[in-house]
Amino acid sequence: MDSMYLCNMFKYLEELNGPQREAVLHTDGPLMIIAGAGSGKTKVLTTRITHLMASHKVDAFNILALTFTNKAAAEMKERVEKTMGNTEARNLYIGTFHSVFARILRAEATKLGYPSNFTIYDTDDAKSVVKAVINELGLDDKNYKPNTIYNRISSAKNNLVRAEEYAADQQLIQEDARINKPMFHKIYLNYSNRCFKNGAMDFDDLLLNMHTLLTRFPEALSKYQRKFKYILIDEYQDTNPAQYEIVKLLGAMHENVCVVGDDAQSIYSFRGATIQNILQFNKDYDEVKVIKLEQNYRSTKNILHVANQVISNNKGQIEKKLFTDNVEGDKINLIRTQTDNDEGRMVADTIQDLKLRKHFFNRDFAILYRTNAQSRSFEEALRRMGIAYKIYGGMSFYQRKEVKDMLAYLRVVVNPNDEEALKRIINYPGRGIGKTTMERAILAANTNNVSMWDVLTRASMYGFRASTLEALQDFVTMIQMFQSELSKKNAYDIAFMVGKDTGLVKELFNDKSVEGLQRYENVQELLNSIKEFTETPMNTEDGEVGEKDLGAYLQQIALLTDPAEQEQDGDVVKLMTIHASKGLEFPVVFVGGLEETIFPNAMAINTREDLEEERRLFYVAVTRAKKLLYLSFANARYRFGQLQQNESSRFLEEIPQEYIDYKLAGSSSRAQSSNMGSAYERMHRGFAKPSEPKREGSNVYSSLSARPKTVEHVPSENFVASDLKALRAGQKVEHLKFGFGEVTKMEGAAHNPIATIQFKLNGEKKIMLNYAKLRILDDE
DNA sequence: TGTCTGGATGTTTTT
DNA sequence: CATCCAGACA
Repeated sequence: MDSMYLCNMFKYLEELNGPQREAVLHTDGPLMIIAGAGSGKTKVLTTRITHLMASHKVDAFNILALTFTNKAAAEMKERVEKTMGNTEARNLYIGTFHSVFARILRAEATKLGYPSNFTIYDTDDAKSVVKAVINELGLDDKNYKPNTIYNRISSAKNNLVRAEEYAADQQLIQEDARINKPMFHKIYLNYSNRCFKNGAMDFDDLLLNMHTLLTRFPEALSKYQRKFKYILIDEYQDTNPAQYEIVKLLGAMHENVCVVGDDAQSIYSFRGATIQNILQFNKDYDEVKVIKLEQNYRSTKNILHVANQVISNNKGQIEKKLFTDNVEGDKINLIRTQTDNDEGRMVADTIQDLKLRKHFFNRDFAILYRTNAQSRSFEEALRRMGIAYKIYGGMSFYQRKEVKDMLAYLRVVVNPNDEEALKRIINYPGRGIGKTTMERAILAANTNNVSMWDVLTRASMYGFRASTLEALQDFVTMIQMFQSELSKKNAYDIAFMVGKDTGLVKELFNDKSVEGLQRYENVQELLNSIKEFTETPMNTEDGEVGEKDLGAYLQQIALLTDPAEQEQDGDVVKLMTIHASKGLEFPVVFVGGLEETIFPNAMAINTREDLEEERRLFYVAVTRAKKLLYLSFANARYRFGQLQQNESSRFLEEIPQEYIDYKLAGSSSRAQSSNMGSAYERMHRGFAKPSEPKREGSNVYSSLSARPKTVEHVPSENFVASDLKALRAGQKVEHLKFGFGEVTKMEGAAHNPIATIQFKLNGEKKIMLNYAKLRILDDE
């Protein structure tokens, strides 16, 4: 069949350009698609899936499509369903790596010694286990910071280095000894054992255990190799070595592996992703077809030029030239404000203005930022102006205390060995089982090498005093009663019963405060989502999925951040991190906080690799915009409760001036940064400009730990803020909060002067005179 | 055992 | 500025 004939036969092919169509029609054999931003890669993927089913009669059950985010998976599924026009698409294996593997592992867990109802630990649970292990080993958690340790464990797992292997590797042990963490391997081992004993897998285990399954059980390998005749992988540049190996194993039989990626959008190296995977793909299979999608259909010429220009500062990219036939469009707008609050207000004003003058709707706008914490000022401004918005990410629904509490009960019912969940609810609502009892139970569990639940069920053997024993037995009886209902009732009925019988719902109901009401509503919403789960039919195959029991529910939501986003979001402005925005597009995009230490982030400017990833992140942000792009930054913002000032982001300087409209920024916006030198030069100077005391001490932590305590000051009765225009070094002043001091230095631009003041009681502070209230003391 | 509180401590990004 | 936790007290 030649492509002309196919065109007539399959209408969907007509909508594709040359390379896109080629990618769809190359059905068999390894295929790598290098897809620039906005080049229609989702369209290619979904059309490819449709084509496989419609033209090649491939069964949906034999197609595996892996994505990185739930959002991307949902979108792909929806689009295939739409083009197919039937329900076949439901049988596709489309999902994130983690969710697809969780689904498979649920069917295969017993092979690996896990219960099929294994719990999935989120990052909080995992860190809590790490912490417990560190304490039990009697190690100092100042040196062994749970966060750092967890990250290192995670990174080991992402590189397929298992705990036993780690502990046996002398080089790694020596490396740890050098950085004064000689016991790391022991923590890793204990952590892994503890999770296993609890019948729990953390996020990384879902990959690691999938790999174990495929390598240790040949029949499992061959089963899934045969099953997945066609494999498609989105965002291939973001795969880590574990994912890479698994894909290689799964695809080895049919070699119908199609990967789509863009090295310029690789932004997940902190999660172990390595760009090597995309560069290596050619070598893994004999005849790899490589197709480049270089035409951008999303953005205006101006936006695309800016993106191309900035990303060209990165070294070592895959050669490609992204172009567009779209209109030239408006210039990029630069917004500059005094503070983060002003930034929020200015963005909200601009949105309002565009709605009125250019007839945009709320849903046309996205506000993107580097860190979740930045959402606050935008949120406040939008709320004040009565503009509907929705924040994606941040504190997720399932992370809220009341939701976690409720889920912890359900987790214990399904898997009583889940110690993290057990600890959470054993005394909530209060039933007289205190810290001491809990510690003793855990100790007993550890010394006897049984689970905490085992100890509780045989509490009388462990010498608790009578009243405690009674409380424990009541608790155990209650949980067992729930468990006995598992086989008789559906997930919702059990959840409802748990909420009622434990007194948890009642406790929340009785709290009439605003937050209490919200908490109550959240639990109700959780119950609703369980109800919806039980009532939605699901495809069944091999008895592998399709269960609607509580265990299935828990495993499914463990990988979700929000309950099913059914309402199609409505007409709202969307707020999210740049990471979360990947793969999405919006008519008007605002990117906030373009300041040094925020974007690029202070954590990511010490190596070229880190900085280049920040730049790719900026590239991702810019290329989300279709029509209008606004970049904003504030001279100062509140961080850790103090007003901190920042220079504008170096990325702004990498944009050619002719693409920028400065009318909202003021003409001086580049003046203060013009003497900074190029990014390249600054990189070779190590970024630390001697004239910038805020970067003293070379890292964030040293300046944090050096933060002085504020000694409260009671202002003088006659305190009147002076006019500070004439303030000069040497003068003595009184500050409302910091007390008396002497000005040692004046700096900053004329419209934004900054005084360094040595306070008698509070040490040296930098004070922005535009905001501070100071009384100049008369010369004595 | 439960509750209160002051002091320390922390902000990257996500499954 | 929030949140968390250890230690004080009821």
